Amino acid sequence: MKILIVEDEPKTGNYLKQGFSEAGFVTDLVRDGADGLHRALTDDYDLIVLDVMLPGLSGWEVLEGIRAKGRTLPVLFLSARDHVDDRVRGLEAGADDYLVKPFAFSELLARARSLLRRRGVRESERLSAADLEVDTLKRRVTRAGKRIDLTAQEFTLLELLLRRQGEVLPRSMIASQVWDMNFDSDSNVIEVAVRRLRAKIDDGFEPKLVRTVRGMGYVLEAPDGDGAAGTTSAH
Amino acid sequence: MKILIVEDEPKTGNYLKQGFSEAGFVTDLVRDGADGLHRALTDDYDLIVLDVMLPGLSGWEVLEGIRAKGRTLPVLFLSARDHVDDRVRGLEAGADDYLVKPFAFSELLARARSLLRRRGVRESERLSAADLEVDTLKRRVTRAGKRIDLTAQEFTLLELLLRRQGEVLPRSMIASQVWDMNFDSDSNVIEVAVRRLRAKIDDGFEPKLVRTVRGMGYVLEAPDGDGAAGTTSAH
DNA sequence: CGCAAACATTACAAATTCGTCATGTTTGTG
DNA sequence: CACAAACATGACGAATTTGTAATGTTTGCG
Repeated sequence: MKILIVEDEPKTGNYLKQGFSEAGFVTDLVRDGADGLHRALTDDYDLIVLDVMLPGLSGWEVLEGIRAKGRTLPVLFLSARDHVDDRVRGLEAGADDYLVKPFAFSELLARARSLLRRRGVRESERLSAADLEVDTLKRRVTRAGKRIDLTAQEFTLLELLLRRQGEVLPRSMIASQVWDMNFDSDSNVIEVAVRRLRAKIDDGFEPKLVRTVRGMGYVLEAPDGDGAAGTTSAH
Repeated sequence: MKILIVEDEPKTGNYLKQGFSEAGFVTDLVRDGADGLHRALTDDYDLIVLDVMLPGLSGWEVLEGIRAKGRTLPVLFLSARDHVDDRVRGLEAGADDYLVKPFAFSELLARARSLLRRRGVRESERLSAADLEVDTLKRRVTRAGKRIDLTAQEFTLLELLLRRQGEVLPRSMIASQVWDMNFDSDSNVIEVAVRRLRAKIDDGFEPKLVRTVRGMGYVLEAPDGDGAAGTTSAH
């Protein structure tokens, strides 16, 4: 998740860089157009945040250079001016979005995320409980550092339990989320599915994470005692 | 994707309601605490946006009422005051986030989305090209209104093509995205996968969406001519 | 046109997935 | 403690999925 920021004003540049860094992105900051164009063509970025007013090459020229090479990566234009002409010119030149200064950083972040999402560049999200770790984007699961392969169904169930960790999930709820059906009680699909999940993520490990609450449903929880459990972090 | 807004000041309330509506959420707006608590317990919301200062029951009391019933749905507090005490009290009472007025709506929207995401309540996203429609959350595909079932592999491939529609995707890129491997050229897995996808989404339909670009790769595109193609919209 | 490379298509089979069923174990209540 | 409900477990098998390979078709170039 890498972003190139092209902004000559140091104050603004650092503000943007810090903001994106805090939001979990890797950023590079360059101060002039020529440099920006070069980096855009050389390195592999997921998004470029490009100021219009730049020394040397203007933002438009940088954009043209990028598009001329057939690169389709999303470009978000920043402009101090509020002329409709600028906006139109920017979008016609191939920018994907356009933001007028001044703006709230959260606004920029939201638009950046929107552009990334549109291209399917999802931020990977990490769910965990005790020593179980799940990367929801890569669909990769590890327990105690050991890689575990789950089927689609098992993954769906685990993700559900993990997102609601500490909550007891009734069968009816699990059924509707994992099977998209309305609880067919005279079947033990859920028990079997839970069994299969346990076989992979709990059998042979301690502590056991999937707990049965008789008459209620199932919970995933890391036992109390030791500190940090179940944090979620963008990455 | 349903949000309950509890806000007594009509101006602010309508502003919030409109903002969330435009962002694709279904909203209910109520003007006092008692009403808010009742709706929160009766209806099935994904999120509650709750003002602290309310006639009748205060925001805290509403929150306590919700938690007392064991409901865990995310609550986002809004407060005109900037006292640290308020923030702490809100979070201790079980609020999931806290925002001080005045704020940019985009900031609120970002936080709301973050809370929803944390609970796995994803917004369904709709990708389309011509009369092909894909709901990425429900993994549901239709062409000309007819439901189509895809396998995991087929869906991954289609989603990739759709997110980059109009772009020619080289085999190496498809391989890395769909198989997580580095292009094993002496295999025709990709051709076969494309064949299988075409069989389901193109065979028997017009126009053909998946086009081969000899020596380059594959593109998904709706032919020119008729207007709106390939829009993406949150839902 | 003829030929080779690139791609399409079909068939086959190994592997996986997942629901059902049959049977074993646990748990709480009277 | 006995008994029934709730849950766990293991085995079976139908259906699906997906890579490989064998064969057919298209395309562009000389």
